[in-house]
Amino acid sequence: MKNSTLVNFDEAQENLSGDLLSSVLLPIPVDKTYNYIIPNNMNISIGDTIEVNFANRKSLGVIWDINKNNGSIPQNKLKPIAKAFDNCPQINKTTRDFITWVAKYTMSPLGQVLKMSLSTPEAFAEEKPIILYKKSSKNHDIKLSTSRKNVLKIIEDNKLYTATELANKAGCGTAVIKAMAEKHLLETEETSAPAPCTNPEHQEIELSNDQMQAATGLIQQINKQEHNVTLLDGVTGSGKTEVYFEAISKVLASDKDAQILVLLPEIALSQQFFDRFQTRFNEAPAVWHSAVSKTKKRKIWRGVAEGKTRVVVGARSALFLPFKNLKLTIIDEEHDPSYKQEDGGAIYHARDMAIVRAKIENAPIILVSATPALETIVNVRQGKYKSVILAGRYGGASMPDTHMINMRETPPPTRLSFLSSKLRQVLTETLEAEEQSLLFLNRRGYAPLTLCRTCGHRLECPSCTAWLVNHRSSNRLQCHHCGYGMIMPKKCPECEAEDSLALCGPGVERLEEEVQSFLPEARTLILSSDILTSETALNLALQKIHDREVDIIIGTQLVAKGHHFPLLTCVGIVDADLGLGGGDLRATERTYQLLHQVSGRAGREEKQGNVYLQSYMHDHPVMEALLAGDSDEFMDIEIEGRKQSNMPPFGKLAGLILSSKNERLLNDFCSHLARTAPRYEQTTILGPAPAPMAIIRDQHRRRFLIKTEKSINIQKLISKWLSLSKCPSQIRIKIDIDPYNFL
DNA sequence: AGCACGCCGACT
DNA sequence: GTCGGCGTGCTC
Repeated sequence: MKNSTLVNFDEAQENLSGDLLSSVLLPIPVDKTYNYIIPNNMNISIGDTIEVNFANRKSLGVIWDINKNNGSIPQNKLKPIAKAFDNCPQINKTTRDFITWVAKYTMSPLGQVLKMSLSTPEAFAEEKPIILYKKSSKNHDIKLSTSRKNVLKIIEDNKLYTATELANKAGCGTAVIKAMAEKHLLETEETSAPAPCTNPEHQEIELSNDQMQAATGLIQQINKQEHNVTLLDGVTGSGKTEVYFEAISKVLASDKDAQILVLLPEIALSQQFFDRFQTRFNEAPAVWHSAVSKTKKRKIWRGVAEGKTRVVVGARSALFLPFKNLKLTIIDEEHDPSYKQEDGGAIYHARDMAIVRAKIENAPIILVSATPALETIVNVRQGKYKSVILAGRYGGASMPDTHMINMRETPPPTRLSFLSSKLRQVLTETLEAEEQSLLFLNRRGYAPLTLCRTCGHRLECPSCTAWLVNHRSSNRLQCHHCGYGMIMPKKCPECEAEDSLALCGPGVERLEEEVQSFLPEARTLILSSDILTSETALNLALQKIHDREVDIIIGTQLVAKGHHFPLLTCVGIVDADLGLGGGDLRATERTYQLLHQVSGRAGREEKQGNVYLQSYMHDHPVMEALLAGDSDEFMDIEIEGRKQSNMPPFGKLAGLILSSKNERLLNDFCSHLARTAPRYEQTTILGPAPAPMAIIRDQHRRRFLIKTEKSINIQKLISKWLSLSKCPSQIRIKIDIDPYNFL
């Protein structure tokens, strides 16, 4: 049954004493494999997922290699493989190669990366026992428990049985048992995923000429039947999704075994997207993200490994699924910074790793964005990526007009207001015209800073280097980094002065208050992650907006991500300069992308949209680019700047973050590292500097920045450097290749 | 990752 | 005198 990478060497025949050894990789943060004896009667191939006893407990593992026992490990330490799974899908060669590559590149232990692929151990569990469901009083099914008393009375027994066991007992097929279970409100567990019958021809949506042309461009690339990278570049509202649906459709239709992966930023995994997919293909895609239930993950994982699941739409972790035959990858919103993050211990950029995976699979990949990342633009200009441009907006909508409100000339009416009279005026006019407005401010809560007017004390988090954010709705001060919170105090905790605490600066809650002060009749709604804590709450809010029950939306960056607001005609960006400070390498680029995305919310249907930027830096290149609706010149400047300073993508960059509760030890070790830092001409090592958040959860943090020429193997350089000294166990070192946040 | 082993503070 | 805190180290 197994497609055999099996040990076919002659030794296998002679080796009846069981001293063929398998190198087993375990999903633990360790950079080596462990050797296990292959029992004589066990048919094992490289890539098989097996169970072993490891440190007195069971663990999943993957056969990474098979060799002859050369006696290097004492015989008394060796244990046999405990179990091979029947019909268990393999971690195939390309997935294994990918895991190895990612581990090497990110400098993470191999087992740690494997863990991301084996993220759902449930996939290997035995067939689940049948669980009884009982009608509750509210007339819907509730799960009672798997406890014995709730189990099948049909067989007059008190034991939990799998469908197979029951079938054997009753002398019938499992189908009969499952049907009985169904009838008696019992749940059965499918052993493998059903093959989804995604239909590429289900409902071909009529595309505009522009869309058709773009789709043709993508399909040309796919037809080359080899690895290539294509950027689908189109403004917000141009219908990019429908265009890449064409590409998906094409691949599904031309290859019945092809699998497709669509990556979205976690936040964009909305019902809206699945509805569109459903409409187009008459079938929901397999959805993969952190909140998906274990049962569903199990089905998807197995379906993906067996090649039965054809389309997966997921967050970054979906990239590590064991695809059997990945023929096309799509990265939507490829510029989104949330693709670069830490999960399962490894720090990686999902877009970049997806490109690597596509290369290993020898398959095409499509990057989609209205505001492509600088790196992507450089790759297009250098001819490494092809680009397909989708020009106009869909359905006759035009781009919004963008206006600058120079805050130096027209400051807000009072010191406690944050909206200029111009912005107040357009909000009023929009309300009178019965149209919707959006105020964008990327700051949660009521006020980002609370300070004492008497002694000047600032209320900071006790465990982090961060201000406590005032939340008016809950009358609390909250740390947005560690979750620490306290009731808003009456007097200053430092000097005990009464009524002396001043709230400084605006958050979305404070903006709402200001809007209500001059437009009391306006119906406002805050779109912010700490108010809309669940998917349901978010959908409810979006529905209200859609149903015209809201006049003015006040939102954080939650609003920038792909939601349709068809009635919106006016967007006010309250603090366009926020994010430009700090000197972060990507700060300007990211500000441009974010503001452009937010602007794109305006005027999506027939109505002309208007965007107002409140800024104290009206002549900043970012503002000029936004005003002109053209990023080329701004990107030219940014790219030139990166080139001059040898920053990515023209040079390489890595971050080293050291953290410890013991500050003195940390400082000493950092000084030591600085002294032993390699001194090459093509390499600059900066640091140690306090990391962006110098203290998080009582952990002190320091950071080094390593900058090299492109030709240097930066991973090798770092491991050589670190191998020179033993890191005290109280200090943790994290390596961040291609860091996004620093300074 | 988990889990056992090992060395210093408050207790039946 | 012990119970138990979690820092350290190992798992084929």
